[in-house]
Amino acid sequence: MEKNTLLTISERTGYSVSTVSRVLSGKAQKYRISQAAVERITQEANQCDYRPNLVAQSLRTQKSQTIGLLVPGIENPFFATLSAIVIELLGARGYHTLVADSGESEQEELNALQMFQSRSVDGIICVPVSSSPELHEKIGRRIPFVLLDRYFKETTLSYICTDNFTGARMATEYLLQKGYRNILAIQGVPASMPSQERVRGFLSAVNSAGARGTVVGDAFSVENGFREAKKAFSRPQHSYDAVFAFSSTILLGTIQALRSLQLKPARDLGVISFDNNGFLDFLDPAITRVEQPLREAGSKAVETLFDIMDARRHSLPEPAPRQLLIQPTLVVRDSC
Amino acid sequence: MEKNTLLTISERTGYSVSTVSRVLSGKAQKYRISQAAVERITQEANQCDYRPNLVAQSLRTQKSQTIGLLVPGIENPFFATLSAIVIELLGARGYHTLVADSGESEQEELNALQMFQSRSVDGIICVPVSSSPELHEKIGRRIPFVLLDRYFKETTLSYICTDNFTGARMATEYLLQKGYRNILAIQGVPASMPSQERVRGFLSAVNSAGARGTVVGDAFSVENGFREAKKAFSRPQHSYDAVFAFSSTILLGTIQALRSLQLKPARDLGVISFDNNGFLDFLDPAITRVEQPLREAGSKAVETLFDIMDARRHSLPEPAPRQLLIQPTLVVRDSC
DNA sequence: AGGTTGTGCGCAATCGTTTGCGCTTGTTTC
DNA sequence: GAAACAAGCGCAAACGATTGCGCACAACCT
Repeated sequence: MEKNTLLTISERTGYSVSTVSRVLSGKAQKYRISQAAVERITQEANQCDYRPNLVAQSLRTQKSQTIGLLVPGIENPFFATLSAIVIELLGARGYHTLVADSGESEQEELNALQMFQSRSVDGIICVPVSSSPELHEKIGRRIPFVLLDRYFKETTLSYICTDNFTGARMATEYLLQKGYRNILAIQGVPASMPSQERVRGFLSAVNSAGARGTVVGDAFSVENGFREAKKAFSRPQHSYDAVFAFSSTILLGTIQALRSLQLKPARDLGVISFDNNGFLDFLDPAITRVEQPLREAGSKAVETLFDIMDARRHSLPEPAPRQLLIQPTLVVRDSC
Repeated sequence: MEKNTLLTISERTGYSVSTVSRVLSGKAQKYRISQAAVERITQEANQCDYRPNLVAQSLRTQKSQTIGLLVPGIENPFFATLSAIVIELLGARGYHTLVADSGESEQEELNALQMFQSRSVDGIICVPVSSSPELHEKIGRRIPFVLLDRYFKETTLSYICTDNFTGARMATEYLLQKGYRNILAIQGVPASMPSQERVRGFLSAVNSAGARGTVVGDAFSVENGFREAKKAFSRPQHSYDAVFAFSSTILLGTIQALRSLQLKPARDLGVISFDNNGFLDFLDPAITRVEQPLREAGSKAVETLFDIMDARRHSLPEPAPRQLLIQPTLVVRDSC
């Protein structure tokens, strides 16, 4: 009920608010506060269980011990996992995470980033959905900013992403090497960099092998996977001999569709996926896929962000933007 | 570079900070601000793209448009999914989410809850780890508070949880009915209400059927599932004919262990799981399980929280605590 | 003319911290 | 005995918003 602020402690101890503040924020040394004062004040603070008001602290210091995390769809297991990893890593460094969801909308992304600003977050980790980095770079000038999972072609911002081109190429080449010649790729959000790069990698491999490749789909969702697979494999005269699902959600939808058509991976056609859900090993057959090292990406992103934050804190020269394409790995199982 | 605050707008328009504030927070009517003033001020605000400083706003109003979400382990897919759902639902209501992770530690839980307080969150959704509700109730008096997934036996707080007792009973009875007589249950964190209730339900069913039931394990993790299953089924003289995994993480570990021992669900023993990961349908065999309606729980929790918030906002009498045990459903597949 | 009512706006306190600067004392130095 | 310095602490101005109260003026009524 009764409030505990610097003021009340100040009144109860007879010391000024300034002194109380300095003692309780551990600056007693620096300001040469007497031992007596330190003791009296800490005692009182302990007794009344004083906790600084973080809002007031943020207002005054323009810091908040909080990082803003912006993803385009937290309901997607991929981003849920990625978020979980980032939240965990930030927590380990004593930072809290404010999570926002842009829902693949540029407008929402704008809102969220502005919200982050006006809350004085100390840094931002963002899976961008916009087509141009201007806004991000502008904000990045004031607030340490790292792009994750998606990036911009030309930008001064740091980013940590999977090398989706190479990954898709690897997957496709593996299919080709296994003898599949007419591959259906089901992609995610076409405007997103990962999908585009995967399409590029896919087509590049298919073309240089003189095979046939088709790209369909428009979302990183189970439904999209189901719909597109169903549509493609329902047509009697289709001639696909393999499917490349661009995410594990798409894969699940695809498998559902195949089942409903009595088709089985490996037996009736080749199936390969892009993504890193451990449970792919538990499917029957286990799914061959290109795995993204999600934890590594999250961890590098957090690390990069803190490097920038540290540099700014000590007004050192900004480290050169770290622009990383993490190599995914082909995990061979039994689906093709 | 140039700041935009009420003060700067005030200077540029010639109106006082008060007037600018009232116009920009939509209270022009209420305070009878002239049309001229409203126009001049909104124009200036638009032009300089003014955004209120949410930190200052929070400090003044004690509101933050933010809900604190506390879970005991965001890296666990169950909580990752639950968090994602809650974050999404809160977002839809215009609220942001501050996520904290207690890591199953009471101390961390305490910290997080205090942090929430001192940040003036407008409400808290919490998966508790403490054994007693005192702290939670105390905070609940100041801040709308809802428990999710775990609850306390005697509490005045609202909670939304799965009926774990009934769920476990259902699962076990199904196994018994299928003829299994010696069941190994691998549980999660033993101190947690869900695990305890599931153990109760399990033993209750086993005992009243005169069958044998054993409980082992101590974490909601893949590793725990692997370790316990491996240990149990490695012993040549073991006589278990079925496994009940208390979560899908535990299940995955169990399956790994079984595989390593050349054992297969359904063929060699019965397997049943507690949890709601859609991908259980994609395993071979598909896993029979008790499903918790996660989205429903999240949604009810959010709804309940907002009911409390609304009541307090209008200083209506607090609604009676809503204490809900959601019924899980048995989803029969092919693993037993 | 004097009183009432209404309109449009500003003053200043408040939320709880942080921090630059400077004011007292007391001690040392030459 | 004056100057110089250190030790220990407080004043007051920020940070940027909100809001109760009241002031000034015009319009209206009797």
